[in-house]
Amino acid sequence: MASIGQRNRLQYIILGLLNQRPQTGYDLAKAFENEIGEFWQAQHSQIYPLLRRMEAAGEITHEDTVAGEKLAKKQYTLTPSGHDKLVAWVSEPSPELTPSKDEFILKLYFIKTDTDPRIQPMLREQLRLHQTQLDHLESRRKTVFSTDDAKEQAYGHYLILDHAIERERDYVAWLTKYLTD
Amino acid sequence: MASIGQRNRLQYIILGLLNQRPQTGYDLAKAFENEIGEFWQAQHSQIYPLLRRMEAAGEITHEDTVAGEKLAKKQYTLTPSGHDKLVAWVSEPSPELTPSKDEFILKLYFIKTDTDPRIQPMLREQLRLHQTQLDHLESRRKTVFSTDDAKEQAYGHYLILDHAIERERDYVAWLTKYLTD
DNA sequence: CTTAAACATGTAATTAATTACATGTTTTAA
DNA sequence: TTAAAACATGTAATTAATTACATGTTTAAG
Repeated sequence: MASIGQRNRLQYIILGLLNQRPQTGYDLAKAFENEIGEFWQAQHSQIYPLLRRMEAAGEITHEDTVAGEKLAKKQYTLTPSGHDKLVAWVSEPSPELTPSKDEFILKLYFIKTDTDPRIQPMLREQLRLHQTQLDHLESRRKTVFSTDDAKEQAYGHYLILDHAIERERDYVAWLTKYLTD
Repeated sequence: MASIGQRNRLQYIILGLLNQRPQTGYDLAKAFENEIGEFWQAQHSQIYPLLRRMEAAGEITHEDTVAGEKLAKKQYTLTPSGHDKLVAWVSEPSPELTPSKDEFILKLYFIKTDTDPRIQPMLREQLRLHQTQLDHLESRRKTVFSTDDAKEQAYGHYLILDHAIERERDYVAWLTKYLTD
């Protein structure tokens, strides 16, 4: 048990999020709908069992609280051991060259000729999709990082948003390159 | 069984590959080490069982051949039903906005201040990694698509390589933006 | 007031994917 | 000629991840 070999990166992300502030499983799940979601995904059904295992391993602890009359909440915090583990993860090299997946590009791949009538509508559909996402990300940057101060206060958040924006921008540019109208 | 709901995109990629030419499971696994590997990954241990299931479902068939004295090979080909399924997949919309993962970006995210001494070495390490990958992809494009003819003969292959190159180029540019030396 | 959305926590079932185990043949280079 | 690399096919064990099931509370809007 606890052997090396299986990566389980989610646990490190949870450690990182809890290092920012104590949070509930629900809060953590929410984080994956916002900026983190651009670079990692997880559902609450994956998070709750993992929190249990991490607590059993002594990396986090929780405190039971009650919101309102009787809504039970578990606020999780890092233990010193969990904090050590987080620091070790950030410091270790990341030589993986993230294996990424893209179903749309593969569909294009299986279209043999550049005159196939399906190509242009497909490109347009993807352009709409990525343009929408880009607009959404840019407007979020405008509201969240309106001041230089905000940028300094949450540098990691700024970086991750900037990277997501660049990624979408570049995807849009690539699609546009092959659009003929 | 065979319900909708679970995506299983690998089967479509296999259909697409077999549509290009009849191939063995080994050949298919190899394809994921080359251009396809930039956008999808699969090991032979995932491929062989899936080929079985797809054959049972009537989407592909195989022919036993022998290489040399006694090396058994199974050449798989599409059935008409499998071909229909491939065409339907390519034609259906791809509104998923591919959930992607990036461990390195997340590590940066958990570093709070822009003066943290770990940031610059981390950026340099990633730059080296992505620059190497970019060089590799560009040299492959140079050798495989030296003529316009080659480009027309395998347009899908060209597209997928071009997209991979752009992606790496942009990643390198983004990393460089935050490097201070 | 009432109802829908958001808050909050879990488990069950299933599928996707990786790593390891297992075996044998053919080709190529030293 | 011999050893390593590539060819070729599978299964087993485990982990990661998604979808669905299941229940209850609090808040905000109409």
